[in-house]
Amino acid sequence: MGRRPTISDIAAAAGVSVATVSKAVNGRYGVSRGTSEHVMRVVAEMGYESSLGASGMRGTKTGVIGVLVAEIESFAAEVLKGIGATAQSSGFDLLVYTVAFSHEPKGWENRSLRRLSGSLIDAAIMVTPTVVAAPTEIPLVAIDPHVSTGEISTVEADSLNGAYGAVAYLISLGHRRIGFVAGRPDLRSSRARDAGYRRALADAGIPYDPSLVRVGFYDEETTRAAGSSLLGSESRPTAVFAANDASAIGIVKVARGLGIDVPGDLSVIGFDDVVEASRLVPPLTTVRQPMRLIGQTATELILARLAGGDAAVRHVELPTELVVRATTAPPRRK
Amino acid sequence: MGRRPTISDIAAAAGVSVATVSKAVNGRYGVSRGTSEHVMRVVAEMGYESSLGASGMRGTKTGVIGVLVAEIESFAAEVLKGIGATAQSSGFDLLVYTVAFSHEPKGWENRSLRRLSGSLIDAAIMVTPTVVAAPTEIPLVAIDPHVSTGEISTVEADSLNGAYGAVAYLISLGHRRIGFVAGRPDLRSSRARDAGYRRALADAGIPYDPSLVRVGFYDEETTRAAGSSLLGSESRPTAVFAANDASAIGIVKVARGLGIDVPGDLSVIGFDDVVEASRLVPPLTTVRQPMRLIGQTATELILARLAGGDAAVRHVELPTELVVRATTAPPRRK
DNA sequence: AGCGTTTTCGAAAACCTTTTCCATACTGTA
DNA sequence: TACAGTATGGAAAAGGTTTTCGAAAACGCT
Repeated sequence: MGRRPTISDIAAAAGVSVATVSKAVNGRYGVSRGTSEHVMRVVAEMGYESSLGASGMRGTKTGVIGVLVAEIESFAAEVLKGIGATAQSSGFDLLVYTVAFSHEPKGWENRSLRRLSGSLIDAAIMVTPTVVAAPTEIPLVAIDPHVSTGEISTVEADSLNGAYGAVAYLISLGHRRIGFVAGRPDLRSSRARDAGYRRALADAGIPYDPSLVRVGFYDEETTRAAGSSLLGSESRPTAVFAANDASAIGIVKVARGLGIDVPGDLSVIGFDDVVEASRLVPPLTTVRQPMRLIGQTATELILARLAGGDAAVRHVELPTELVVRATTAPPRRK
Repeated sequence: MGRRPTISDIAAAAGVSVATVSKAVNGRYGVSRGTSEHVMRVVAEMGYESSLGASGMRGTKTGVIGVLVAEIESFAAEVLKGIGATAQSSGFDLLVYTVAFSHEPKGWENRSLRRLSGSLIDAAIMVTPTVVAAPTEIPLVAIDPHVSTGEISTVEADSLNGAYGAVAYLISLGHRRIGFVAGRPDLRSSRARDAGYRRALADAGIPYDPSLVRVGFYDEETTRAAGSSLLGSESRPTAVFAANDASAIGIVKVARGLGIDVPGDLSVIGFDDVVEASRLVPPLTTVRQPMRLIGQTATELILARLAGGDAAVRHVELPTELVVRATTAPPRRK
């Protein structure tokens, strides 16, 4: 009795064919008013809902937008809120898919894309894809994209100017020896933050010093390993710009371990403004990405494409905002 | 050329039958080592991945855990992080589903459950269901459940003691007139917080005063409407315990509108500790729910059930923690 | 009443995959 | 060499749905 009713069950109960049930449920042409109402009554009574898997197979649209994400962490979760809110009022259901062991086999996004597309989803939003996506039949938008993502639409924060602003702020506080913890080199955002760092230094006439730069891969643990060599040396920087908050938090923890006072002896700025940033003690100064808005924008792009409108490939960059909290201060006088 | 390859394409390219491809891909018995390797080579080359919709239909397990959520807001997003992290290492893929217009037709969880179950997912976690779930074939766990959810497993915070602690803290600060903004009466958590409020008052010998109680339905806007009548009156409380952070934030905003100083003239405590709580000015004192842990626990319950183990219905309550920030203070002396 | 047109409904194909036999091709043994 | 037994591969059915197309019924008109 616990069995989910199928369309055949409804057809039998209503005394019509399965074809008629299908047409009634989907509001297709070719069913009389009376029959349709009768069928719908039975549907409501038995609690029937068409199986997404089965209906998707018959080739048509499903009314579902897919979101492919490697891992539900702070950034992705915040973006999801924006996507969810926008999709919710659009009449599309939302299907967020995460594949197990997304680290191992390179190409989780293509794998899950193939698993879902064609059957289950009408379009897909990929959050932080790791490889360039294969061409697909369905509309695609990438958030925080891979460097080589040229042929599909993308939405991301204006990392270049965000980074520039962060470093310029440090300079305005009086810092001259400013370190940088870079992100994942395969992501466009990472490259742009690197470029912003260099440009801000250049504009202030400060020479670029490779000994002040480490690669943290956007990861706290990795950054901690790399960070000790940066902060352990005699000629350590008086301020560090980290390419994301996770790295910044890593740096703050390394500093704490070494007895370096933040922000007294070392200023730190992150990027993202994830939840953890404002809960760090002291609260982290950072460059806020409009994560909700990023999700919203990506969804709007997808909806426009689904509505049939322009199919042009777009690259949207959204402005960032410097949030000054308590990990930044002027350098200590010698 | 952009077409996703199907199993027939692989079969044709490899020169074998579709049955053989299926067996090779799924590691079934009955394919020689050599053939299997050959097929897998073609699979890798053409980038084949079986369609989730189609494979699910043939009755067996899909290796996917479903998560049904009404709306991706702060609480749900945080829970999702816990679910995602736990599922990720278990070998199960994760499919989070949100239905459009989840407000309107009561019963979104049953609708989406029927849409996904049987075909696409092996088990489901429901976040804040609004109605009692229909019995299903697949294992089910509810997070922050409906009051009438008796027959299925549930995971939630220990709302009773959490609320008790919050109110007891206000009393310890010297408050006697303590208001309460209740949550959604259809949720078990809401009832428990109500009970905790009453018990704390009773234990301190303070009589329960209905004129100090409003219903905010866990919603900021609703609370603002209800809150003005609570704070507008002459005999307003000196402190308010709100059943969740959204309500608490609503109260703080109402107070600000009325020129009531928080925490000088009014102390406020929320419940949840969502992101917005720590970013409010002044930062909100609140009862933290272990949202990640709730998600993790629910997932572990599901995994145990899927592993064949105990099928008993469990009700897990996880401890909360009072986080004192800046919206609470002793009452002002008259 | 007769004819053409339009509605209404149902049978069957198609979608992609897995599984259950069944037939064949091997292997080893007497 | 013949035989039984095993290993291998394929044909076909099933699973739930939508769509196409054809047939029958109802309708409108002269």
